[in-house]
Amino acid sequence: MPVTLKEVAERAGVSRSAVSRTFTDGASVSEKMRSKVEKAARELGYSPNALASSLTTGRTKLIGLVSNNFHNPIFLEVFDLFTRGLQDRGLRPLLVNLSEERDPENSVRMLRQYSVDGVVVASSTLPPEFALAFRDAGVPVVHSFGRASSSPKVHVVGIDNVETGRMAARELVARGYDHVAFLGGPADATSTQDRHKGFVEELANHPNVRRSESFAAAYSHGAGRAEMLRLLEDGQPAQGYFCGDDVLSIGALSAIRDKGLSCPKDIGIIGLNDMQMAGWENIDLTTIHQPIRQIVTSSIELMVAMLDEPDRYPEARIFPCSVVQRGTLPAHPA
Amino acid sequence: MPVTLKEVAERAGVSRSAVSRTFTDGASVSEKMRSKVEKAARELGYSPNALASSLTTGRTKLIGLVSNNFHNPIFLEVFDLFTRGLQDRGLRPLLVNLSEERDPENSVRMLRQYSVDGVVVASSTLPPEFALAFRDAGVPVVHSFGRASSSPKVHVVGIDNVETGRMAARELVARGYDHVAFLGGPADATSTQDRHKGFVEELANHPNVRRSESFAAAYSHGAGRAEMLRLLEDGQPAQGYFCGDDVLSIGALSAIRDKGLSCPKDIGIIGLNDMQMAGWENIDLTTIHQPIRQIVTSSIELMVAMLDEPDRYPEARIFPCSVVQRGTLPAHPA
DNA sequence: AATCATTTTGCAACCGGTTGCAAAAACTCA
DNA sequence: TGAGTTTTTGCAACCGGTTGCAAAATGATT
Repeated sequence: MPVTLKEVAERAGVSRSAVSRTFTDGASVSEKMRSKVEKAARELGYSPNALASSLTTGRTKLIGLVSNNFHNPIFLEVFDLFTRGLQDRGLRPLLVNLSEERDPENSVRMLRQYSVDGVVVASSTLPPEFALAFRDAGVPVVHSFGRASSSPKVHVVGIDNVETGRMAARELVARGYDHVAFLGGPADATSTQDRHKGFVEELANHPNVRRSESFAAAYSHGAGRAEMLRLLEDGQPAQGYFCGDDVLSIGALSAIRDKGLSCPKDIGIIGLNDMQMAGWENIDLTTIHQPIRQIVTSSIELMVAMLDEPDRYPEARIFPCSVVQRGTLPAHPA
Repeated sequence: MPVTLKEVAERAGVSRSAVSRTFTDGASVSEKMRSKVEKAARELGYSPNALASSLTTGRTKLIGLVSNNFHNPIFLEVFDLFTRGLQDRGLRPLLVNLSEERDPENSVRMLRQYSVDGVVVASSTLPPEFALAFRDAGVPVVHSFGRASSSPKVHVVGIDNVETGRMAARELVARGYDHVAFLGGPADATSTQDRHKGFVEELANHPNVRRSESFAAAYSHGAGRAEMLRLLEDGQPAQGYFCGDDVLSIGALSAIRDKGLSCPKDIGIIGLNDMQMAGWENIDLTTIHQPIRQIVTSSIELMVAMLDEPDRYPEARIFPCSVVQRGTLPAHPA
């Protein structure tokens, strides 16, 4: 049904190549020819078929956007930034939801069938094998929010999760607590493991501070609440908690208040992400800010660069985080 | 770089058609042939190029997923459901972010360039022109969360927003309030207009109940909070508010509490959507449940049906809503 | 074993574009 | 004006598949 190049050529009385050239920039067409073709195209309502041209050019301008975080509000912001950023560069995000997928094979096959020019894996919980599988399939890949590494196997853009663990620990210790805890996300996510590692490392400098840890089933409100309830009912809760992320923190907060305790008076909490909601006045969560916008922008830039230079040497781009002081930890002692 | 059909054909010592047929179901291939081809394909790691075949078949299995709601957490759930549902049917969502787009033309052109088989417009705030523009371009379209109508011009799946306005009004009146208000979303969104209309209609049955209304700049926490603050500072707030949606409600709630007032004691609130967060214990919002899951499922079914029957007569699928009693309105008087 | 019906296979054209190459057209400059 | 250079144009092959059609192979029937 849609108008084809051939019809435009006939109408304009020129060759098909001429039409093709007017629509590919950088091609040599005279002004006369161009206006003749454009006129015919306009009259017919022609627009070139991107998929057909991809056959010969080898470029689809499709980018696979792969994630499994469809329950954490922060990812809505991530999707917003990615889709806008990609669109602005003439790229089209093909969204892949890996929520309950354990095996990269299917998604790799599917994205290859659609000849995507590249893949962005946007997740802090997908195992690194996914990004690797794309790389091995010869598809340029960037792992956003992936694990920081000093010898990355694929391009990674994100934060140093170990460092955030240390930061959180320092922040809690500075409050004078003598029992602090890590309430992590899923234990098998690299982000959880790294944050925990940093937390433990930093506390090694404070042998007189007691430490405990536990892990929620998911980065979700329900999981955070459930885990905190369990901790409170078991008795002996810590004085300050570093929660896996903000959603988890908010769940934990709700558990604390439900048990008649006060935050930060009885128990202090520090989260991670600094999602919009953390700043809402009725939540007011002290948290570690993760520079989402910068991470996404940088990921896109990296992806664009890779399109021209597929064998680019892998790099890790790590962005600093910072503590945002709000109401769920006592005032910082100057 | 990827393996092509031709290479498989050569390796298997058969014609290209034979290979093509083994990978298109419904085609006639002998068992012997099939296994020979499959063996060669496996050895070479071949998988067919979906885009190339789309050229002749006229089907890409790409579905444009168009939205402008990238700030309302409920849409994360919507995206989750859509992507999973489409994937399960072998369709691929091409995401389009229309956040600050006023003109359908660009997106129509872009999606036609990619020969999408259909378009789902998922938004309650995009003007109907967008869906119409796709229809006029000859692309099957479903408008999810669009305006209910008794004579729909395109397929619409959603709720009857006028009815939700009535429901909310009834709910407030039942609390015995003698001054109730509508705190809507953006005044130019059809959803806002319809909810307002129903609200007014229902109150016409209660001439002794005073009514007022105002509109927030967006369906967002900040806008809801700002508008409620303004109302409180102007004095003369109503006793019960129907807020445009849950995020707006939560913003309003935070304003109320900041001003030292109590909800529901001083002011009652009813929202709309029943997003996950509304049920969080520290929010506990009384709201009208919108059956998101059913709407998305039905939208996908409709889209799939349209792929086989593009000229299907347009229909409106309307799902009922129901009030979820929680803590931001006084107990319902039986 | 010969005839006919049915299934399987390959040929070649096509889907909607792009592009290397050589011919044609348009400039330069003497 | 004509030779030489540069730009513009069209031809035809190709990208990776699909498909109508007829020939080849297989199977059924007598």
